[in-house]
Amino acid sequence: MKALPKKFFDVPAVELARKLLGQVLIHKSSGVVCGGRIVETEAYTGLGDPASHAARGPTPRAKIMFGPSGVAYVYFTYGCHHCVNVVAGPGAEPGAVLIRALEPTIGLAGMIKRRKKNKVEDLCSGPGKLCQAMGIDLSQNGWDLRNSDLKIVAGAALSDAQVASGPRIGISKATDLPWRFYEKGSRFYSARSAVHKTV
DNA sequence: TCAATGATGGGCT
DNA sequence: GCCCATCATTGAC
Repeated sequence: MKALPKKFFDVPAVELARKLLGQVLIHKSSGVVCGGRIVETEAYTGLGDPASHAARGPTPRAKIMFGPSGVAYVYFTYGCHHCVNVVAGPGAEPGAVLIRALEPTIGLAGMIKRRKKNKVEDLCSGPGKLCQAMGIDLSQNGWDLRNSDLKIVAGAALSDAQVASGPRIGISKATDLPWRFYEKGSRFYSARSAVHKTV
């Protein structure tokens, strides 16, 4: 399993969102490893994107999006869910990519235990679900995704023919931007409604 | 099968 | 005090 080069992450969020499809997210906690192929992402940029946490400038929470690319940005929402993002570049340009869904490939038993669900399709098919399945919470915020226990390694890159895009989900601003990217034909998408809208 | 709804807590104005 | 980049459960068809 090969680590990705720094320059892989040091690109604008929209470009990184597409490139992350097919790469593998891995988390090791207390000796147990789990992870999966990234099959769905969303791009969030900076000041020009009202749906982005960075839209109002580098607040205490969002300032990590203004820092170096290739680190994790984890936040807590709706009172009970965590979401993982990958900070994008280039340089200090604000931006991040939300990881919306994984195809579980490593450590399924541990994820089933944490999620209390038996179906593989229910383990990581949503940003909150995959964090719960992989044991990701605020303590992973700011970790280096190239060299820590939470990392992204090289998988098989997808060809353009395998990638589709559409509007982002679950937001109320800038819903017209086609900044959601996903693998065509995957069984592991997040929202049901999303599948209907974008086919 | 699908729409409606409650749980629940931190960040920001 | 209000807003949320969510999920599981409920109850109607």
